[in-house]
Amino acid sequence: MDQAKKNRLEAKGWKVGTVSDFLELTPEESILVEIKLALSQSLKERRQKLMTQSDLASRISSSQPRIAKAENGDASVSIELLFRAILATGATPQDIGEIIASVS
Amino acid sequence: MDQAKKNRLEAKGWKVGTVSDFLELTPEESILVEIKLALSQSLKERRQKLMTQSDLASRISSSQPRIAKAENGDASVSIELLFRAILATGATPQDIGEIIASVS
DNA sequence: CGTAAATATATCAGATATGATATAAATCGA
DNA sequence: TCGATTTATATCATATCTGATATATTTACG
Repeated sequence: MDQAKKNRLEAKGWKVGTVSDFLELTPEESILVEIKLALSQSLKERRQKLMTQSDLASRISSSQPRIAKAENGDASVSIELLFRAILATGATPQDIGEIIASVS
Repeated sequence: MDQAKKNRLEAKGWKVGTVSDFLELTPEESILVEIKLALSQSLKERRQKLMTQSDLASRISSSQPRIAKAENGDASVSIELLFRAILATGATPQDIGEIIASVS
């Protein structure tokens, strides 16, 4: 993984390699991160067409700041919350399946 | 939702309706539950062809009991863990996408 | 049968994710 | 440019999920 990408991920709270730069993510860990980022991006795109972050937050009993984090690929956001948010934009399981299938 | 299905879900820790039987799951909540159950089932099928629960557990630094719960659709298991486990069976994002797209 | 391997259930302390709140920063019209 | 709306960041107490451990139960098979 190049340094630029690593920096981008680490800014969002991802632990890309611990203890200096020797450890890398395993392939599976990478895929998981990429899936989350793909979900984030898709959430942002879908939500922007329909409503504000606050609107979406109240629909799923969450908070505007949490939606902001979800859309920015913050590491503290679970796939769970990403799914709930995306579903609240009207996405179907098929839609989510496609987002995930598009990874890697 | 019929009583039999409700009982099945509640046995696994899902809160299907609170305060007596008046509250139902919203469509989105239902989809989320169904996605998790689909992932559980798929995990079980894939893992059984390849290894024991203990084997899989050690591959993802988890524990055999947690894999058991994951495969049984226990409500305490996150989508996160389900993904990690399924990926450890060699599943690709495409595979996971298909599992999710097959829901509903 | 018996017994060993695999799976399921129970419990728990620690880690992580949560919504809430406050507020800063950015964006957008008038 | 300015005020208002939207989005981002920071902090925090609580809830949820975690792996670990112990152990019960089931399954496979001699």
